[in-house]
Amino acid sequence: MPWDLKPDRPIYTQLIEQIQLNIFSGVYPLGSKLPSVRDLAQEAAVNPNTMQRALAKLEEDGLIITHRTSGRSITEDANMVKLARNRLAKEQIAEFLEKMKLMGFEKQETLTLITTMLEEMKK
Amino acid sequence: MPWDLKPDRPIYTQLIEQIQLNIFSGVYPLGSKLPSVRDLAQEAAVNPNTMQRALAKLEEDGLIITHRTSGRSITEDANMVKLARNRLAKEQIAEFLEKMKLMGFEKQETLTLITTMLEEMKK
DNA sequence: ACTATTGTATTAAGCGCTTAATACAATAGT
DNA sequence: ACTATTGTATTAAGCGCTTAATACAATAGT
Repeated sequence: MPWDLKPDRPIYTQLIEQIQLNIFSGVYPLGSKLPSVRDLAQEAAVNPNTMQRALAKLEEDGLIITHRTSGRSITEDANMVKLARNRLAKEQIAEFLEKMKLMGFEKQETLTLITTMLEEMKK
Repeated sequence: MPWDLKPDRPIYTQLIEQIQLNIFSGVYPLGSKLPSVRDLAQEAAVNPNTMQRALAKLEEDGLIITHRTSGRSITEDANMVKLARNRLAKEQIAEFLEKMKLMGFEKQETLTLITTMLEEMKK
């Protein structure tokens, strides 16, 4: 798989995003075994610790499971994946609404704005 | 006016937000004169350069006008304020949609999610 | 039993961004 | 004309976060 890493954001967050996508989209099938941190790191041309950091976050989110000395695998729980995806989305949304609030936009106004904005983009 | 500065985010961004709010809400009336950078800085218990940085951004956004040696004032153009407010909102929205896309959420799905989320919060 | 392969903990270097110190430039106001 | 007051430019210190180096711990696999 192609690792697309840009220098404008932390590497580890980009790794998280890309692995997440691969899990959500089924590129990494449920229950499948992941390459070792070192192998993944080499593949992505990245320090093993950096890859480790990304994997740790994914484990925390319940997307992957660590088997101490025999590597990691994707969770087998399809529902877990669905929930995690949903939770991550809600976190982003909450953070976004918070920012808008700081700027003086209440929830309702924000929703209207985003709706009309998407409407405009369709044209 | 009370300056509420927390150590978890850059000071200058917080200054920007708070001054913006004051302009949007009319606490700083259109065309009114602002205290000098130094005075504002002292009021907010902040280094003058930090306040300067915030004011520079607000000027760039067209919200305030600098008169070189006689201080600054709020723009007199009510429409400018309205447009700026709108533009800032759109920037936030675009950034948010971009993040969601990186996480594998298309615009339509994002909109649905945010709508149902707000619906739930009403209860 | 041994060795190669797992993941992990600790620590330090690097880097970019924010903040602050300082000096400068221009002019309003007297 | 002078001086206090404006904004501004430059530069360096500080700080937090990311990344990397290194050593360690556990065990699967032979």
